Amino acid sequence: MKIEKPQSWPQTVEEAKAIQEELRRQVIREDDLPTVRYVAGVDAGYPEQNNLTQAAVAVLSFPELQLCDQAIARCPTHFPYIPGFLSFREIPAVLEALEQLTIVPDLLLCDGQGLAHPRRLGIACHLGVLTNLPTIGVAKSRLIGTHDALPPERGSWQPLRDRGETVGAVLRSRSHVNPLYISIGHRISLPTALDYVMRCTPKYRLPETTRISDRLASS
DNA sequence: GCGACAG
DNA sequence: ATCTTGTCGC
Repeated sequence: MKIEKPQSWPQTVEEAKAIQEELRRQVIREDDLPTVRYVAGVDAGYPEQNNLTQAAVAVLSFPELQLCDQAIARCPTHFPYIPGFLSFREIPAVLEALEQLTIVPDLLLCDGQGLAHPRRLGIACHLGVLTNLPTIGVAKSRLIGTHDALPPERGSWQPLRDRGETVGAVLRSRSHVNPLYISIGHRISLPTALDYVMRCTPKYRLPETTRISDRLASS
């Protein structure tokens, strides 16, 4: 798929913060997605040293969840890992990988937060705005927000709140296992996002899309 | 000032 | 994220 990549990337946290404040205004928080036939998972890994970022994308049919397309790309790492700025470290390589896809996904599940971010522009929102694809943030741990106790059964969830607003949800994707932190990325609502995450997670804690892209990214 | 902090 | 074997519990 064709992608319009940014001309340059920020060199400082100050520049990155300014970009986040600008792009956050372009995030669409309501459902605006087509019939989902293909769901993709994206993830990044750091092979060898730390100077290389390897991104992987796995496209699965929906709702069958069969692997239909995949891509891997490598880029020199241009940004350190700083909580709140993860996207600037991973997105360059992710865009390269997405560009190689033959099948354009209808929905993208990202490894990390979406709206549940200090400035409301986690990697899922950032990637959604840059590609204009509907996206969901699926994180394995919390960045911000608070929530009430969560029942141990699969499917239970609680709102994740920050500064007086619901920024996502904590979802039990599997009984008696640590929950997932779900937040919208772009062009989708939280209820719809939770539904898709559950339908992409039939057996394990993580969505099949994430499991496959994880495996590809760290190889 | 102190603690928290996606991957 | 990454370095890494066996072990506990559903």
